[in-house]
Amino acid sequence: MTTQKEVTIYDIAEALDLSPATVSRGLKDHPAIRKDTRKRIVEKARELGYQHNSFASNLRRNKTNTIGVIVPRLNSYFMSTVIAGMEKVANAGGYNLIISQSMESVDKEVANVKTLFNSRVDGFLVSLAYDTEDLSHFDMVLDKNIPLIFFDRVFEHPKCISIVIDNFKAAYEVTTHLISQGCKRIVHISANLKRNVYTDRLRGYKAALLDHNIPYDEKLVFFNNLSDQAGIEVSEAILKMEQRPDGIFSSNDACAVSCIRQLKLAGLKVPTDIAVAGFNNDPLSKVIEPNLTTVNYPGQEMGELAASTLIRRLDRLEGANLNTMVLRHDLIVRESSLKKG
Amino acid sequence: MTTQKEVTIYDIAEALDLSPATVSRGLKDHPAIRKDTRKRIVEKARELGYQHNSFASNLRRNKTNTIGVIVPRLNSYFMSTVIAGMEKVANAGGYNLIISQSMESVDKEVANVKTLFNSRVDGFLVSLAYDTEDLSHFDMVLDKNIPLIFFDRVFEHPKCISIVIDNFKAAYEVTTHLISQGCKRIVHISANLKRNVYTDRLRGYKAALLDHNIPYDEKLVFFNNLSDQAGIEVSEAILKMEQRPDGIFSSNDACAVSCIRQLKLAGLKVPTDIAVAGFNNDPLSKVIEPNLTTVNYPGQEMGELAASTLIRRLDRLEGANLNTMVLRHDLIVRESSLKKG
DNA sequence: ATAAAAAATGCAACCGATTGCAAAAAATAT
DNA sequence: ATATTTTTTGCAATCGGTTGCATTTTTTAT
Repeated sequence: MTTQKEVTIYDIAEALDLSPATVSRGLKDHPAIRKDTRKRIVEKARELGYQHNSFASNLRRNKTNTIGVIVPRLNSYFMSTVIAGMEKVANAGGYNLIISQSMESVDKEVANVKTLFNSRVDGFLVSLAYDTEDLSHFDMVLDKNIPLIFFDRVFEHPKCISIVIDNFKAAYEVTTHLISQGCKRIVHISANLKRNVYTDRLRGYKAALLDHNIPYDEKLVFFNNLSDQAGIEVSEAILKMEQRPDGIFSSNDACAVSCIRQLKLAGLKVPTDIAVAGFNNDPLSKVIEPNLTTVNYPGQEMGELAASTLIRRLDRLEGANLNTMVLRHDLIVRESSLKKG
Repeated sequence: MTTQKEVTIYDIAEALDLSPATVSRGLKDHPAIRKDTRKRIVEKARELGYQHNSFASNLRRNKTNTIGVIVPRLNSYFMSTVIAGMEKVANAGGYNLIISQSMESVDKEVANVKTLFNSRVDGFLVSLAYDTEDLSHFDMVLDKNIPLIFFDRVFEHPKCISIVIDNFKAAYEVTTHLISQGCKRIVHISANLKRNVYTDRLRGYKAALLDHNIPYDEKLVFFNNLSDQAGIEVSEAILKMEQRPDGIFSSNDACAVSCIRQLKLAGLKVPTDIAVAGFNNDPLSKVIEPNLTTVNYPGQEMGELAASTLIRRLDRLEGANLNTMVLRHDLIVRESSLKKG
């Protein structure tokens, strides 16, 4: 059973006694082709089982119709909804996605950029790894003017578009909410400040404290990788504090959930003894008891927006001067932070 | 700022006064090239900033070095670990992954197959959608002898390899465990029986009952999509039963978790009144109270195995007669099912 | 030194779609 | 009927790496 030969435009041309050029044009609504000729071409193509060969096309046009995606990890609810959104838009626009994970490491991120660059993707959609310091590994991409869009974990760059939510405002809202519930000593669990999402949330936290005349105490701010384990460690630290905090604002849900579990094990009551809020609206937040107050933001839409913005640029329609796009978010209040009513 | 022209093997050939053929061979350890010639070629390539052009190569070799992946959804912990495993192996072997989601719908799955087929992926890794009835949409793939490997949700086909765990045995173990804890009326939550994972688990459930002289009662078996909502509905049905079940074995964790929550709301004690077990070892299982008894199976390894098996076939090394590969699983017993000590 | 065998390199024809420009065909004007 | 314009179609080069086969160079044998 050998692989039968492919049907090419030459076969169609021969069958119809036309030139390959005409067939090529006929196959994609070129204006200089008679309607009935086009119809004959399309029909014959179908009849012969013609399948467009994108390598040949790519080679000639120097375009792959492929988008390279780099994310820290796929295995969060948020990220998978982002990808779902990208996929939807990309498919509709005739693009394929090549997705790779940096596993939160710059080194892997650098390798991924190289791989995708060598695969000649037409554009990049990137959410940065935990410890990426600068954008030098994207130089080869930017030097060739390949469009690069950051989402969620972004990095300011004159040539790149950023798609984010207002992390400052969201964090401000969360903190204000905790304060409104009577919290006076609020722990904030943050992560690498190289990442906008964490600096902005920290800023929002500080601003809210300031606006409510609560002194900022740096001993209440923890920096870690927001993992389950980190949550356990923070909880232990909290339990050892002389003056016990009465609120926790974690930069993600996984860590918040881990804190709740650990604090409950130690006999504390959430939210009575200590109120807790997270970030991301992960499905976990609805399973933990008490259900977790958190910030929801639209992964699917962020993915769709990132992909459609990139595709518009690729198709030369627009986008040269665009800089930042900000999506809406919502504070979702659940029992974990409700000390009153 | 125009895109500067690419460096090609012709440029290298000219610079070294060699033929493009020699350069092409030198660039990829062809045995018929002198080591020092190869070294000169590689050095000059680096010096000129040469970048391999895979279209040209693809076109000539009729190979894309790309693997098409179709999964029901990305947004489960299991699936993202599978993908992570595939990505690791694929990258190491010089392949790219194009990932698409069927969103549990045949129609989308059919569309995805077409898209990937047209992108000329070298092989397929597929986990079937919820309602896929048959494999006819893969005919074009199989007719061209493009390798197709199913994982997790598989379908028997003479030309395809399947990678699975022993769902029958795992379900048998879960059920036996529940029985050993004193359960006599065990509900089983199943899903579309077109999917092997669900039929096999149902069979395992039945076999365990039989082996322990517990009559099979079809009123205790529910069929749904294993969603949160489904869990709520099952719980309500359970609460209405005259003779209340004392155990639940759900085919996934999400649904099991949802059941626990709902049953607790209704005042039942888990596991005292009713023991619960799930399947998949999702992170949720460690958050729900009581922690959920479940079956762990290695997503990462399943992904790695699927990818490496496919790549071995693509590289013509082997695999023509392979049919099924079975991975190990573990029963993880947690509090949700421990009625005794 | 010469012949034979082995190793290294080059030639040139691919792979299949695209596209600028020329040529042919059809439509319109003179 | 001829010239001019407008539509259609075709020619042929191009994209850049690959590979079977021929040729040249080097090594080994005689």
